Formats: sequence, C-alpha cells, structure tokens
Amino acid sequence: MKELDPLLHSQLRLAIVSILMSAVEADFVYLKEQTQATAGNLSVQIDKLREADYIAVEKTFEGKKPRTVCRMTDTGRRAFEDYVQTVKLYLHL
Amino acid sequence: MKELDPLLHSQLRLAIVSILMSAVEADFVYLKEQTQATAGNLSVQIDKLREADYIAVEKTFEGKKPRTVCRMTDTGRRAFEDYVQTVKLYLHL
DNA sequence: TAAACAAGTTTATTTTATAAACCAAATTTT
DNA sequence: AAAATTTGGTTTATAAAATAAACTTGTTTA
Repeated sequence: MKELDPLLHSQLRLAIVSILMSAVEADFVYLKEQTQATAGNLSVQIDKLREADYIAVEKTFEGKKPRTVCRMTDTGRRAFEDYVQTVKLYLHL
Repeated sequence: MKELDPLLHSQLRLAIVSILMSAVEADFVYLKEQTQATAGNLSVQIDKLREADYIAVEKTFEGKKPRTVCRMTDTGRRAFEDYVQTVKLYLHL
C-alpha cells in the first residue's frame, strides 16, 4: 500500500491546502476563520508547509496591519494531486 | 469545514479499514503483510478500531496456531462511508 | 495613557503513532 | 531431548505530531 504523504495527511494541513487549491491565495485571518484552528496551530502548520515548499508565504502590510498571504507552489500542487490519487486507492474511488 | 474522523484519519488504521471494506474478513497475519506494519503497531491500531466498535475481532485457533480475524461492523462501515464523503470535500472530488 | 485588540510567533503540553522489548506456545535444529 | 528459532501476538517505552497556552509587537479605543 502506497504511503500517504504525512505532510498532507493531517487534518489541518489538508484543510489549508484544500482551501489554497481552490483559491489564488488566502491570508492568515481567512484561513483561521475557515479552518476554525487556533492561531498558534495555524502558524505552526503553515510553517511546515512552507518549509517543504508546498506553499509560499508572503508577509506584507495592509496599511498598518500585518498580512500573511499564502498560496500553493507547483511542488505543493503536485504533492496534492499525488495525495489525491493515493487516497483514492484507500477509499476505493 | 467538517472534521475528519480522527479514528479513521490515520495512515495505518485507514489501511486496515480499507482492506476490511473490500474483503469479508482478514486476519492479523494478512493485515501485517499487506500494510507492512510492525506487529506492535498493528496490534495497537486494531485495538483502537475494536474499542470504537468499528471492527469486530475474533481470536480463534487454527489447529495449534492462534488466529486473529477482523471484520467491519455496521458502525464501522457507516463511519467509513462518512469519512469518504468528508474527504471528498477536502479533495474537491 | 492605560486597557483592550489584532495578527501572529514561540514554547509547553497532550495526544498519537511507532517501534522495541517481551511472552507463550509450537517447531526446527543439533 | 535440550537448545535455538519461529509464529503470532501484547505490553511498554520512545519519538513525533497536533494542539493550546502564553507571549510579542504594534494599534486602536475608552
């Protein structure tokens, strides 16, 4: 049985990537709202995805407020598609 | 975002259930071969699935050798179908 | 100007997954 | 026939992961 990429096989990281796969980009606040995660947890998981180069993270300022914007990288997109194919085997789809 | 049943959202437990969903039953030895898991890990994860009543476990003797046979329960089957539906949302399927 | 808020990050705790060590019975080797 | 090995596991210890609590820095607001 093919292994499920452990970086994506995590409730929260999968949710983050799922959102990013169907949007051009999403910022920290939006991801937090959608996933209902705590800020700390979200921060950690975003960082893991960034370290693996699955997502790109850009820290800017919107006026005086900081804004952390995330988007998928090509590596991340490939990893996601791979994960989808593998999970389908497990789910008999 | 709907949460992914943590009991099923685990590499090894998902593999076990995936196998059991497409077979009437499977024994410990077979599951170990298919999943490539260590006996200890397999034993632990089987027990968690049993505690949740997702699978039924029967310990018999095949001649002189012990044999641990697993099969899905109705509860388990429902949980799996539910999990499939939820994951599909995450994967945009 | 002090208190509360926003957007995060860092660190500590809890939970989970995994493997190493162990056990009992049967089988094989010497 | 005693010793070593294998089979089919379980129990316990360790490593990794997820999560939350506490903290930081700058910004409004009372």
